[in-house]
Amino acid sequence: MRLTTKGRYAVTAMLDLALHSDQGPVSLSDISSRQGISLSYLEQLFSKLRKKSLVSSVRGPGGGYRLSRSNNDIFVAQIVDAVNESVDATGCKGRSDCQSGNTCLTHHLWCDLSDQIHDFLNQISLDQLVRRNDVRQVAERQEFESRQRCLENDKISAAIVD
Amino acid sequence: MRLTTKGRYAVTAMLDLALHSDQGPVSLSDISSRQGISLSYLEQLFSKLRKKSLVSSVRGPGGGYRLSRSNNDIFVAQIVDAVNESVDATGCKGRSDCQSGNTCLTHHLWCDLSDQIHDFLNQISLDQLVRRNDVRQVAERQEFESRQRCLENDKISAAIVD
DNA sequence: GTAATAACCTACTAAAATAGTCAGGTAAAT
DNA sequence: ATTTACCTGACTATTTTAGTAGGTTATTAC
Repeated sequence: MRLTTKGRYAVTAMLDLALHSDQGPVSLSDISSRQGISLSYLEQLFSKLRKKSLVSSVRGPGGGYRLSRSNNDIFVAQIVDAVNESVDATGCKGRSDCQSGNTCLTHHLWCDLSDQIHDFLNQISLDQLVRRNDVRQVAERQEFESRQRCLENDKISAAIVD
Repeated sequence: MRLTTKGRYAVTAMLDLALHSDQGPVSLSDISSRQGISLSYLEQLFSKLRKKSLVSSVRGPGGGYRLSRSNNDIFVAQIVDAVNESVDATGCKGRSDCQSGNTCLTHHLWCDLSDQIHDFLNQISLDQLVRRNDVRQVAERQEFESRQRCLENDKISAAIVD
C-alpha cells in the first residue's frame, strides 16, 4: 500500500486547479506558491496526470493546466492511481503469489482492504471537495497569503527601481 | 500512510499463532518456516508485539510465543498499529501542520480516509480470520508442506548417519 | 551441571522508494 | 523575437524497508 506525499500532492494540486478553474488555465508556478509544492515536482506529477487525461495543458504566456473533465467527473481514486501505481494493499499486486508462488495466509484480507480504500476514494469527486467547508476555509487563507506575497513583491520591485 | 510487509508480516505471523494456539507456545522458527518470513525479522516484530502486550513469551526449549488475549479480542488494527506507528494517511500525523504550520488543502480528506481504514481493520478479529474459508485452505496447504519438509529433513539426517 | 533450545537485544547494511533538483529542451502567444 | 510556461530526462540526498550478524539470558532435558 502506497499513499505518500506523491498522491497527496497530486490531489491537493488538482483541487487547487478545481478551485481556480473559473480563471482560465492555472500555471504550475501559481499552484507551487499557493500549495508549497516544488515546481519541478509538480511538473513530474502533471506529466502523469496529463497522460491519464485528467488535465489538459495550454502553452505559452497565460497558459497552464485545466481539468479535462467536469469537476464532478474526477474522483480522488483516479488522481491517486494516476501518480502512484495503485492503492493496492497486497504485497503481490493482486497476483496471489505472495508466498513464493502461492497465496499467503492474509492475502484475501489485504484484497478486501484495497477494495475498501478504493471504494471510499472513488466516491469522492473534486466537486464534493470544493464544496466542503474545511476546504473553502483553507482556500480563503491561501488567497489572502497569495495577495500578501504580491504586495511584498511589488515593494521589492519598487525598491529595486529606486 | 504506511502499510508494507512489516504490517502484513505481523498480521500473518499473529494469524499463524492463532491457528496453532492449541499446541502450546509456538516458536518463531516454526512461524518462519511455515510463513516464509526471516527469523531475525520476526524477532524484531515480536519484540514490538510483546511491548504492546499482544503476545507473551515462554523461554527455553519448548518455548515460544502465545497470544496474551483471546482470539476474538485481538484486532488487525491493533497488530498493524503495534509494528507500524499508525495507519495514518495524513502527512502531518494528524497535527494539522501539513503546509508549513498550517492545515493543507486536503488535510481533512486524509483524516477521513485514515478513520475509514482504521474502522475497517479494527473490526476484524483474529478469530474471524481463523474461521474464514480462504484462510483455512492456505493453512492446510502450509501444514502439508511443513510435513513434507519434515520428511525431507529425516531423509537427509538418515543419509548423514550412513 | 552441562548441553541444547529459544527468547531477547543491539548494531549494522543493502536495496528501494521518496522527494526532490538541475539543465536543458519545445511550443505558443504577445 | 522574446517571453512564458510546458516538457523531458538524468541525477541525487534522505529515509524507510527488509533483512543480517552476533551476541546474551533463561529454561529444560539429559
